Amino acid sequence: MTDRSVRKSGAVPAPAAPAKSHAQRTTAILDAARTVFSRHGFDSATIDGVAAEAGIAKGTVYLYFKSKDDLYVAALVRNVKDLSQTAREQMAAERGLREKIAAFLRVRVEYARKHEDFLRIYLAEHGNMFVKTPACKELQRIARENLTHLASVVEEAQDAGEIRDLPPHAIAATIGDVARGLMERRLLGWKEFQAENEIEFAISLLWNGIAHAGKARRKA
Amino acid sequence: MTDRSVRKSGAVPAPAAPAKSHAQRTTAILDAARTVFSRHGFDSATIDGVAAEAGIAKGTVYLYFKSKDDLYVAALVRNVKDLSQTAREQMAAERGLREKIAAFLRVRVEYARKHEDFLRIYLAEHGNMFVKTPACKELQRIARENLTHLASVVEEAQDAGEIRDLPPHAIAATIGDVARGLMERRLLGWKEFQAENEIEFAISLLWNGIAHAGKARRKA
Amino acid sequence: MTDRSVRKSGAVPAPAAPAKSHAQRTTAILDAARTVFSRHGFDSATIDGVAAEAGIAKGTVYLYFKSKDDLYVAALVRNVKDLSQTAREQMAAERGLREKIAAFLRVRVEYARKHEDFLRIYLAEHGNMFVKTPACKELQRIARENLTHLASVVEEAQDAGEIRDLPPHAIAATIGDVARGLMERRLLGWKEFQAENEIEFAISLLWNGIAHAGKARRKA
Amino acid sequence: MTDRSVRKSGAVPAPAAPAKSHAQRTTAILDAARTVFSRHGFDSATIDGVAAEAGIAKGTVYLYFKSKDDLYVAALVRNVKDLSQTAREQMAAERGLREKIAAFLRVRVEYARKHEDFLRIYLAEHGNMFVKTPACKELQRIARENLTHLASVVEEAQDAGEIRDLPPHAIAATIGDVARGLMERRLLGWKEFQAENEIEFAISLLWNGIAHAGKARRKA
DNA sequence: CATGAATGAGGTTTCATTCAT
DNA sequence: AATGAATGAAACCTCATTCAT
Repeated sequence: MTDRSVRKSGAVPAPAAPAKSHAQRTTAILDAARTVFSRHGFDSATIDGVAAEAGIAKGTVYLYFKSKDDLYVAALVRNVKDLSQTAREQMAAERGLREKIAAFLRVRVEYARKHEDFLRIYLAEHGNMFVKTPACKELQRIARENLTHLASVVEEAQDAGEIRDLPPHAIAATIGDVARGLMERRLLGWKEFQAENEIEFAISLLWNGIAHAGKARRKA
Repeated sequence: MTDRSVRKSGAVPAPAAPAKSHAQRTTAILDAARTVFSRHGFDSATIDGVAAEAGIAKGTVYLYFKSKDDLYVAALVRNVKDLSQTAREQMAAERGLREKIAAFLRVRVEYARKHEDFLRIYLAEHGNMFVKTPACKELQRIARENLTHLASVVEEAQDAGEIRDLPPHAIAATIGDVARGLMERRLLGWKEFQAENEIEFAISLLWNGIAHAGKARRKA
Repeated sequence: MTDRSVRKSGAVPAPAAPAKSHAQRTTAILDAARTVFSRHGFDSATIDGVAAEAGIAKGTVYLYFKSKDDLYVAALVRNVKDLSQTAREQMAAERGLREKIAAFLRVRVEYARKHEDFLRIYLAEHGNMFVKTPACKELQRIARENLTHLASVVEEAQDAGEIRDLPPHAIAATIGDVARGLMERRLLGWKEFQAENEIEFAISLLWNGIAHAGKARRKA
Repeated sequence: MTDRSVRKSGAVPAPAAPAKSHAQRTTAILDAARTVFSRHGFDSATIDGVAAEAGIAKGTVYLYFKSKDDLYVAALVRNVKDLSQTAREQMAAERGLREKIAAFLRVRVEYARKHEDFLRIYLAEHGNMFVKTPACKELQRIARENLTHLASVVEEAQDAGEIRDLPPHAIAATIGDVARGLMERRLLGWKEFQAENEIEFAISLLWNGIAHAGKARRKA
């Protein structure tokens, strides 16, 4: 009718994608995000890249996630929670601190194998904690909570006289360090720095490190 | 820096900063880079920011460094080499593996205290190893070399019968993990996860972990 | 509107709004459009916003209006025509130019009170006439026609010797200016610039301005 | 040296423009902005368009103005202040309210002729006051201040017995309305609604409207 | 008829890098 | 050698419009 012709806007939309459920789309985008972020890192990754990886249009991503940050955090948190949950369950299923620690390590190393992409962004985010406002306070909270939980497990064992009298939180932190090291070496493929059986090696070293002198080698 | 209000008239004679040698300038820029990169991370840091921090003009930075990447790597490598060198010297000065490991840890924790900015970018870069073409193969090379050196030290001790028969490279890697953990906790200020005397705690745990059953507590 | 939480299962039977006729829907959308456009202006207003305000889906808007422009113009024209029509009727009902002008002003000020949202977009569009291809030639046509009609009324009075010999079109335009000013001040709430009885004030000023010297204060 | 190859960033910059002083550049950009904004309106105008009009690169605009908003306001305020200033001076130079009002009108109509582009965005911004958070509180402040000043001039004349006892602020507002109307008609080229001598017409109408019955036609 | 998920053009803004002075 | 104005590629995000259901 009238024109208001200056408007340069839209047009040419919507060949329409093969419909998927909301949940499926969300998952597909998160998977794509994990892949792309793990390939380039947060800053260098592009939403276009994620969209392409997911086989959808750029705008569609924004129907599911408010912002690039939001997407990043979601991609990260999904697996972090899963990992934490699994680890706690496996630990709870074991009797004795040694076995619980072994479970802690085992779950993480397993996860590192099965979710390499996740691991990459997880480790990157961990390192970035020190140089920028964390993309994700949530993540730090979870990490800390995991260590706290591990510390409480250690403390119980200590009360039961299973191990030497060392500060449980520091022990937990060290176990965390070692676990991370195992995951990293897997990712890097630094074969010479991986023991034949990495978990056995780590648990043995840790256990001897914290056990009572006499009991230390019972199982070693 | 120079007066922005004197816009109109061209070329104020220039207050002329006390002339500096090429090396001094280079150092000043590297220091500024370290500060700025550690504050924002690589991507978010700007060359403008580095120049401002160094008190020079943006263009000048490019007279000393080819690109932003170049500058980043240079800022990183300088301290990494310094740290590695110091650690080796301190270890060489000690007799006995236990003391050498203690030296390894001590130097790193010391460095963490004295060069917090460096530590931040170092840890960040470490994490970014997993998500992008390494900013710096050089860095990885050095890290690997350090572990290899530590492994050789461990191996000698093993040959001398000082410790149990565990894979020396894996031991070295674990010591590295623990050292990094100590540095990180310092930076984060997670007090509850830091032992009273963190180095004593770590060396004790590690040593018991790797020593012979009988000898383990000789010095503990 | 509908429940967003029931995402998984397809097609909830639909609560079905009380069916509306095409005309009713159209009106509802136009009302919503007026509200939304008046809140944000044309460019910043969104079709989503209009749909939400109307309580319907975005796509539905396009069943009733070809485009955003189309909708905007329709929302505007509806009230403009109404206002013009009312004004002419009220003027026709009066005897004497002074009373006809008073009616012209009165209708507009009334309308400003009753249809604030419309007034906002009307005034905005008026201003935008000068900076873009008119959203609506139609609108300009109507505005011009209104002035032309007013001018003819003035001319008749002039022929009848009611007022001085001044160019009737210019008089009409000036009356239009004053009317717009009254409406604007109402909207802005600039109390100090509004006379106690704004219409009396304006008609008095205008009438003295155009009346014969002798007759001017007859009714003032 | 190293690569960090993912970085897609810069390159290909700076053919360098024929150097200009800061002030010259600023003026050139403001002129370009005025032209472009007056052609498309704020929202539809693009920074690219402004840059092209100014014959510079897009990024350069941002060296001189913080944002699109900033640029718009600057382009507007520059002339608004100029206009206000000129008007006050011309009014101050006249004796008698009638002449002062004539000066007020004259300066505006002159400005409308000489700065058509400015006038377009000014009128547009005026209209947009009603539909969005004003791009420029500053502008409203100035507009109001101008009216207040005019009102004080009117009041003085009133105290001196020059005119009838009508609310001075309302008179000032009405004079403003009429002035704006004159400017608008000039821009639109609605010849039939412009009196032969528009200013004489307007001042005559206004003066008769506000003057004492007897004195009104002294000069008419 | 109604819906709303999907699309992708397009705009603003940032910043590494260059080069004339 | 030093400067810093200028450049323009590139990224995030929005939203009018379409169309399969």
